[in-house]
Amino acid sequence: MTMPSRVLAIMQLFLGDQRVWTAEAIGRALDVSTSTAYRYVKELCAAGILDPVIGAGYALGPAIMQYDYRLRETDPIIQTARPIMQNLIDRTDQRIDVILCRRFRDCVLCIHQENGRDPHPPTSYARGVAMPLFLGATSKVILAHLPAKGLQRLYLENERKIRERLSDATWKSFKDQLAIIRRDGYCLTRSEIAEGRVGLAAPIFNLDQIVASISLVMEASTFGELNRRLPVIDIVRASSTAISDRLRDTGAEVARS
Amino acid sequence: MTMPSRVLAIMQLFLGDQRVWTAEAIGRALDVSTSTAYRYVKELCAAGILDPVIGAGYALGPAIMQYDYRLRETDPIIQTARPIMQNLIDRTDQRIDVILCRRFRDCVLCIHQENGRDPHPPTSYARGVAMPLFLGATSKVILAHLPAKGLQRLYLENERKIRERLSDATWKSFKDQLAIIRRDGYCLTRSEIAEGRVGLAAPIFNLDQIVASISLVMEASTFGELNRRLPVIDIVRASSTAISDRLRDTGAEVARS
DNA sequence: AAAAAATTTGCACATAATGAGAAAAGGTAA
DNA sequence: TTACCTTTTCTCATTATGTGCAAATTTTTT
Repeated sequence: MTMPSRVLAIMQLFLGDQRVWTAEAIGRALDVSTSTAYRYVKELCAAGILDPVIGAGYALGPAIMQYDYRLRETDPIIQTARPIMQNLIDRTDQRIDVILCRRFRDCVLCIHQENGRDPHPPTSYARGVAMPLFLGATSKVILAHLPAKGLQRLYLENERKIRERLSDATWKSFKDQLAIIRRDGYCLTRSEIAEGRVGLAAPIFNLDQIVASISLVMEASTFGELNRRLPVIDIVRASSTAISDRLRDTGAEVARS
Repeated sequence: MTMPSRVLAIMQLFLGDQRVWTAEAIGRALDVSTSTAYRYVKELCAAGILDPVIGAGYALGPAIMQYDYRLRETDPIIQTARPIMQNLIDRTDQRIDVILCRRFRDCVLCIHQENGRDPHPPTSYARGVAMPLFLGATSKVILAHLPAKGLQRLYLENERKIRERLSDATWKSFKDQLAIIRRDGYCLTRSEIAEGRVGLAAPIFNLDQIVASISLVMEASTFGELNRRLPVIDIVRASSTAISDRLRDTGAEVARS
């Protein structure tokens, strides 16, 4: 570990739960001298990635917000999905949240959210928050369309955590569940991420690969009422298909990872 | 220019207006061999800062969103200001936007926004967007409290751009204006950033240094109406003071830069 | 004003990044 | 399938570059 990674390793320190780091602590963490740590910190500050904090130390800096803005405004998936997500709320209920997620490492990362205007409890998902890959409609709908290769291994690695929430989970039953999701083109879950909340998710494709999912998140009671009034499932499926179609039609350059 | 800066230089490429870069183009831009460019790109992808794009090349990656989330959730100024900004909308009008900005290099960067729920034209400001340092209430209220040292030089460097919007601007008149803002503790501008829009800003301090400003942004007609109904200026000033006070009382570790 | 802490700089040295080209992987078309 | 692209990784010898140390400087605290 050397080379570019030094800068990146420093940045990663700030994803842990310590907000402010002294140059000395950074040096210790990377096992380099304090003067070297200062050299790096200086460059990171000049780039706006880090920001000196008054008492002592450094925190994440303002350039991060600029990068995030760029990402937000140029990502073809977000751009394509945004109006459709807004529309989804307007056509259903102002007490729901719609989230757009993608896979990232062994997690599902929320990359955009649209919130209904009426008061309702906040979602656990928010832009930039990673969630486990095996719990919740959002995750399962993505898993269901991932290449089967390596899935079981991943499942078994995470089985302990999954059992905490779904006591009767086995690989067999999980696999069957995924097949059903694949067939139906949506996934509905209750109380898997947060107690009393319902998730309803559908997949988004690019070039036949799954690249994201959109999900409605709402209270169980809201869902019951909504489902009686409207064909919610069809609406969500239609929205996700509309996004996939538009990505294809515009020939969007979508990240793969 | 070498060292850490390579990684940072690559990242900066993505702040320009090209969203997707090939490894080869990156190599050319930094004047290094293609293989070196690939080495860096690989590390950046592993860190999630960059993301391979299907056709050809690399774009900003998902980790950016995680960093931004961290920043949003841990920045003491944002955390302190957020509820007060929401409250400000609720107590005034749902057709206004409230923005929180700080200085960043020779610009003013929006670091948080709260938008009224009722429909109204969008603000030019959004989280992560940098605005010129000499136009608009937001900027002027920050300028007015910056150490005088070097201000005139900065002003003269930017005079051309300022004149485009404010035809009668001179350093003398500008300086006088800043003195008035300092005395009054707020700044009100009309049509300086966007035609027909009013900005009303007040300063936020930490340890007697200006660290940010909050501003109301709204249509001129909304302001007229609002100002008749309520002491808006006093309300904004009180809000900004409340934020400064709370920062002091909690001993928040605020970035200085 | 003195003392302590934080940050920057100069220098000699060896580590660690570099370029060039070969090899491998991935994708496309015949 | 095969061949032929392009993209990406790897190997290796070379030396440019980042490194630690100690001293210097600046900033903060007492």
